[in-house]
Amino acid sequence: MKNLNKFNTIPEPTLRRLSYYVVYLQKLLDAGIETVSSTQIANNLMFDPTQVRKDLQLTEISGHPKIGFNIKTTLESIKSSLNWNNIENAFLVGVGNLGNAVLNFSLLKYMGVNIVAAFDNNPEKIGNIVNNVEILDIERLPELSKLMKVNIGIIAVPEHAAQETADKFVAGGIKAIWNLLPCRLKVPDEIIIEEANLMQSLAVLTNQLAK
Amino acid sequence: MKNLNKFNTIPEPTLRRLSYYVVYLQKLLDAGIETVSSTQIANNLMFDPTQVRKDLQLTEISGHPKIGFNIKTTLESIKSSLNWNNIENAFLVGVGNLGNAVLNFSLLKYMGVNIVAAFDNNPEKIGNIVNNVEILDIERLPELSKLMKVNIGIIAVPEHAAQETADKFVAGGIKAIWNLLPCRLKVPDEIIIEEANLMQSLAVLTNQLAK
DNA sequence: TAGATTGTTAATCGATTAACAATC
DNA sequence: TAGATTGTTAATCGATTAACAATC
Repeated sequence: MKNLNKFNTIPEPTLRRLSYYVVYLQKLLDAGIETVSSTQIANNLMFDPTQVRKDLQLTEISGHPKIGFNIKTTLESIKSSLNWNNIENAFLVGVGNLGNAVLNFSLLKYMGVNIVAAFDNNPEKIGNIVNNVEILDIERLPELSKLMKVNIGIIAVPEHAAQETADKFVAGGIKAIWNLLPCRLKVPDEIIIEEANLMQSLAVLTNQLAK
Repeated sequence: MKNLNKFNTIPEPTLRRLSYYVVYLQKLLDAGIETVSSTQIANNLMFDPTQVRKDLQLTEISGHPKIGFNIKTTLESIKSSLNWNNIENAFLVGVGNLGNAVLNFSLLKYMGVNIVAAFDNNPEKIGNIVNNVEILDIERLPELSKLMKVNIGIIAVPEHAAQETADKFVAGGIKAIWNLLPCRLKVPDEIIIEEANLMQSLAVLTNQLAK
């Protein structure tokens, strides 16, 4: 009777792998395939088969001995664990190269993330539309936070403005911040912070290169 | 007599934190400050002080009881562990939004990563110069790999071309690949792969939002 | 049935945290 | 000296891997 709860905590490394499973399973499903074994998934994505089974169990799906996992239900189960079946609205601040990359990131929709507005302080950018998202004056962020139900704030501004942007998001009632810059943000405990920055990742690479 | 070796393995989570320490310590150094305690570092970056000391010890620096760590030597020690004191040449393939974001990522130089050429297959982009880096025809990658000593290959192409780009890098003798796309690459064991993609990170965020 | 595959439990490995000794 | 800080060791926590039982 342990962990039968839907809101079961899934370890971060598992969540990251699950996102790859989704991409792969969707490909198989589109090809009309109905079942897949943990070994097939593991071989294709270069993970360990036991690990794949452990990961899938955490999403509360079960397979069938000798047959494998039903792709359709497994996909549903993973997407539900990742919360990709619910649509979450997002604001993006900073429409430079990074911001544009996010606005054009085609998997966003598939992950249930819907950018409802982008903000910038550059008058030349304001009013433009990128991938169906209108770029608004950053001044309007507080006002619009009140009007729209937005849970995710994406920070893609120049680094010196990151904390300030986070503060605006918090004041606007956002629940989670996706910080794409190589700095740490100070926010209240209840705010979810997820960091995705190039520096961290590249540091791992440069270190390995020294060996 | 354990781990006195310079090429001591540093855990990945530590490497990621070390990159933040570098940014913070550099800021203090620029402000003319000479020493800092593990607690100060921890408070500023929201890490645990014990963890900071453990991390610093892995870079083989020591502090002084009651005084703290000398900022200059600590910085040198961390940068040396991250291999940021050596310049590593890199090729970047794919000059879309993501590629442009990397080309304009100002910390790159500070991390010792020197992009010597960027490649694209779009004739309109070829010949352009972005942040002092010339964009070359992707056809020239094999030839130039032979001529230049390049250890890092950065993949920022559309996803369907990622594996193909990786193959070209491997054929060209690259040692490490920095893959910015949400897909897994098949490469020989000796090639270092570091993944930095938006999907993985966002998956962690969307999952937490469901709680 | 035999064999392939899942599912479970235990062992291992690795990172974080806690407690406290050493140092200046 | 007393007290602040580092440094070390042990305990804890968490994730991965291995072994093998259960199942169809």
